[in-house]
Amino acid sequence: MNAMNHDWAEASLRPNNTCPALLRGLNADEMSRVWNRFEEDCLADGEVLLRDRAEPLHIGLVLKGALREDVSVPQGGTRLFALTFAGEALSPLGPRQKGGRLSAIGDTRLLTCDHEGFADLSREIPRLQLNLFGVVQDQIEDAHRWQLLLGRKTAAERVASILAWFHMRQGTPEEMDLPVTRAELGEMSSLTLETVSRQVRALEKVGVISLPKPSQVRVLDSKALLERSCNTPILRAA
Amino acid sequence: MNAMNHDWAEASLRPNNTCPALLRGLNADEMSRVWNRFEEDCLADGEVLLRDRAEPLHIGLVLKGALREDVSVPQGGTRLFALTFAGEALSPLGPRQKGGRLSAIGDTRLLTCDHEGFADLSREIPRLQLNLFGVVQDQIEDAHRWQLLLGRKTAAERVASILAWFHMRQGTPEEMDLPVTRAELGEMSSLTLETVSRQVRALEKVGVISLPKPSQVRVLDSKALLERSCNTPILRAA
DNA sequence: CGGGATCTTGACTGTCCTCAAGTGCTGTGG
DNA sequence: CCACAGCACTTGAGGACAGTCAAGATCCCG
Repeated sequence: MNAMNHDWAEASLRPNNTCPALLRGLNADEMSRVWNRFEEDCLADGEVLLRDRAEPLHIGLVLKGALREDVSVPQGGTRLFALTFAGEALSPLGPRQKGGRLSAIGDTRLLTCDHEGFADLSREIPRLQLNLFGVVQDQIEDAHRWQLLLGRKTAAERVASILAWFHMRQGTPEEMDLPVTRAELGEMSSLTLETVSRQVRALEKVGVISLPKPSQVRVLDSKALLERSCNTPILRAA
Repeated sequence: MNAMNHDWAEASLRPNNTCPALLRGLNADEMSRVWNRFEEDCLADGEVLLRDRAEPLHIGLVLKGALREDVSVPQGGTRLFALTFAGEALSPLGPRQKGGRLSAIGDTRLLTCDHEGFADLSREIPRLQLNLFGVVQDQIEDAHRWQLLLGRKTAAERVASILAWFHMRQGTPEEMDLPVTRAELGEMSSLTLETVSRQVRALEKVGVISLPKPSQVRVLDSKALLERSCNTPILRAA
């Protein structure tokens, strides 16, 4: 029971997920076993999370704040690849080759567990094995969502999609913090920073969002935002 | 030992993979256990493979031929999503929502196993569990490769990439069969069929490939093909 | 040989990138 | 308190690349 009033109760208040998917359906006893096995990391803004390259499977749950993952591109240099918000799990199976770097955005707290620890735990709690598959499956689904976004959406739809997605994943607050620059939004959506800026302002002009500050977004009409994020209705018959 | 001279010995002759990744490192005894548990399906050209929607984890190994996966898009209708060539494994964790349809290209033979069967097997052969993670990890890596292709490559690079990729996965034969139309190549790469056609012809004009028939590609200079498939050397400083 | 599907090629258009010149925030030092 | 430097953001003009539409060539199969 001790586990229940621990820190991630904060995360459980978030509307976007009552409980991290990895721990779904666990009873109090199982939860406290988990609690004993996982260890808690606290990171300041910008601090880098060290993940052992050799370790194939490393579990991480973000309790507070957010993590950014930068991957190195073939030509050298890195680009922003993905964000993990509070309540979400780090991808347990990262890209094997290209080294990803995880760093905190704002003060961030997370639970981590290494491969062996998780293997031990899942022997005691078979449900964990199932939940892990769910997490991986979600990750694959996300990857496909990005493929759809990158391949078949216009600039306006990409920006609306990302804003809507971030908004939902942060628990649809009145006003959300945009934790990345226009340039980084561009890296994720494969647009230039100028195009991102133009599209964000366009959403503001039609009254879907307002921008108290460039990095703070107030979603005025989330329904319209979602509509603008979907694909162009007609694709050629191919 | 019976397993060793069975059908997939054919697949093991292919240069691209000596043994399906899922069965890597298994000894003869383990292999025959696998052999008894998996069942073999034979599909004629165009025939559809039925996969139980409710079944979350379904293992499939393509021995001969190829499978195409079509997913339904939000607006209705389907588009070609991915190909699985001989020697490769079907993605064990498919997209949950959008129903994918698997159909054969040419005469195709594959081994399948349901969830329980695989769970039983992996209790007897712990190595299978590890191999399964490798397969899923490869799948995620592929998804990221597609994201790179869709987001950051020009039309010329996309077409060269896909040709090079198919060529490698088919075992780099002198002459390869392009099992899909220009329109379907376009669906995968998010280009129009006209653009695909133009880029394929451009590769022919500069002597990287030749086209005995539109659906047969002879790779004359695979090094040049690879060079043309990589990203533009310079991306803006962001 | 004919008909339909697939592929090729051309001309034009639109979206997004590029380059360039701004504006607005934020923190720092006089 | 203000000046200013640095950074992120905005806005505009022009151009390149791929999409669209249209016409024709080629392949494939009965």
